Amino acid sequence: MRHNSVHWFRKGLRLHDNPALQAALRDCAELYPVFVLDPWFPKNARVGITRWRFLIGALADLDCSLRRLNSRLFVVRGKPEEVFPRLFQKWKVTRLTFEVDTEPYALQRDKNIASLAAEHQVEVIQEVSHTLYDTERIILENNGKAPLTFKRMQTLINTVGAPKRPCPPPTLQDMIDICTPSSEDHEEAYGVPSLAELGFDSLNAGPELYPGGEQEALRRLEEHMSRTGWVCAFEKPQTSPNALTPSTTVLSPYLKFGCLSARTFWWRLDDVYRGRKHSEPPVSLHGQLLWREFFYTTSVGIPNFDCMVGNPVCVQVDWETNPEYLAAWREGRTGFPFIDAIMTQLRQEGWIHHLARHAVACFLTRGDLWISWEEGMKVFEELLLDADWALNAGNWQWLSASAFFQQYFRVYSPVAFGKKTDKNGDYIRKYLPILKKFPAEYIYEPWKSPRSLQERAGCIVGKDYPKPIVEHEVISKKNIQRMKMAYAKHSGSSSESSGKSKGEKRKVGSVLDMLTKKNTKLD
DNA sequence: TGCGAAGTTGCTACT
DNA sequence: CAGTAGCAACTTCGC
Repeated sequence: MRHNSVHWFRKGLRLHDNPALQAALRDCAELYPVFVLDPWFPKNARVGITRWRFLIGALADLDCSLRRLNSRLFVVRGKPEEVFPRLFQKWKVTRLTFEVDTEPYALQRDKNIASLAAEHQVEVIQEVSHTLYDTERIILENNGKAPLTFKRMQTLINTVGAPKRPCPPPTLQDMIDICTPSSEDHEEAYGVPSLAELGFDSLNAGPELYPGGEQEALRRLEEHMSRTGWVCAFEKPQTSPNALTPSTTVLSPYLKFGCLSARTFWWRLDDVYRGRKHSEPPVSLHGQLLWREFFYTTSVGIPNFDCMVGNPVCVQVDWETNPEYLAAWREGRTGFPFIDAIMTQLRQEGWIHHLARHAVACFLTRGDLWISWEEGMKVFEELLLDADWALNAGNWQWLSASAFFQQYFRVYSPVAFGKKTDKNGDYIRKYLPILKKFPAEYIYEPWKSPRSLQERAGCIVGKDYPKPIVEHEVISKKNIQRMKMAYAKHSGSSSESSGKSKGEKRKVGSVLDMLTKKNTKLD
């Protein structure tokens, strides 16, 4: 029997290492590569203009690569639950393939689509290729619980072994008996959307420093992998959060959308490392992929992962609601140039260094403003090109010392931290040109400069640039004490009822969950 | 069960 | 200038 296959692209916007796409090609007569422009995302997921632009670029690139295989991408507008039954009939579909997506919305959506497919006698094939491992496998290996430390994650991975090798992209040879029927009106009916169609004015977007797409991802990967010395010496804490050009690879947006396969990255690194002395996890580039894996795994194994309430590993903190502080933070007008420069780079370019994220996250939450990490997570979700549900929620919990990380007395200084790698404040001068003329002595704390100097610099603090909204030295000490109280309550309440509740509950929740999930796979 | 060791990535003052 | 103690003291892991 020869199939009419739909391959559904969601993440995994690539041809390389795409086992679900390969499955679509087996015994295939007609291939329909589909991306569904699901109205749920503009409505519920906070997606800002730069990430829409990235997605559009990735889709255009995908269509381009598919054309080289005598195929096309079909971008279909509508809810998946309404789109697919229509397509199944129209194209006489017998097989649907897609990559496993572990985010909550995706899990529910894919379950719905799998049962719709069954109703239409459409075979469904799902493959794991967004992560290095099947996250459920890792959790089972840990007795049904999510690992809570990186060390534990490493131990689990050592028992499971190296990740699978990536599979090659389809070739023209593979496509020899396969066709993609497309009509004259393909562009109108199934074309890649424009920013205007999505309701954005491209004039409002900053410079496109990181264009979306698989080709750009692979080019960027090779550009970095050719620097073998740099790759082997890479230690994340030694890279600079405030370099004028990124000190790390900026492959994260490409991993987020699956323009680049994590396994391809892993094994390409393995090539570079082979026979050479190299850094090790957690600081190495392999380590960075394992951090991604760690948070994907915890996000699957821990209920209510993206909120404080109902999240069993999250310390319950009496965060304050303060719209003025929150707005000042997100708009880069806290009066701390280092913080404001980072938030400006984030808004304009969609990417900031990991340690810059640490600095602003600590500042918003336990360090200074005492605002919930959930608020920060939402802002990052909107503005980051690489905003990834699991990593975003996990890292916000980490930085706010709500989970995974407990040394809340280690507080990032909004003044001192940046100075370590940028004494002259060139990064601040780049993103906050109003402060350009301040001498290095005052660039991190312009409010301390004499009035005459401010006049000479053409920037009066309190008028042209805000005064600091909090007194860091005082407030951070007070906040450490507040964290201490939150922790006292947390360990009190969790040990009180922990006889069986804490660990056991999670075990039941995740193991049963995943067994039922396994049964819904129709392969 | 209990205890010691360790934990992606703090800051300051001092040698 | 690099390295380290002191700061105050958390939780989780693993023996």
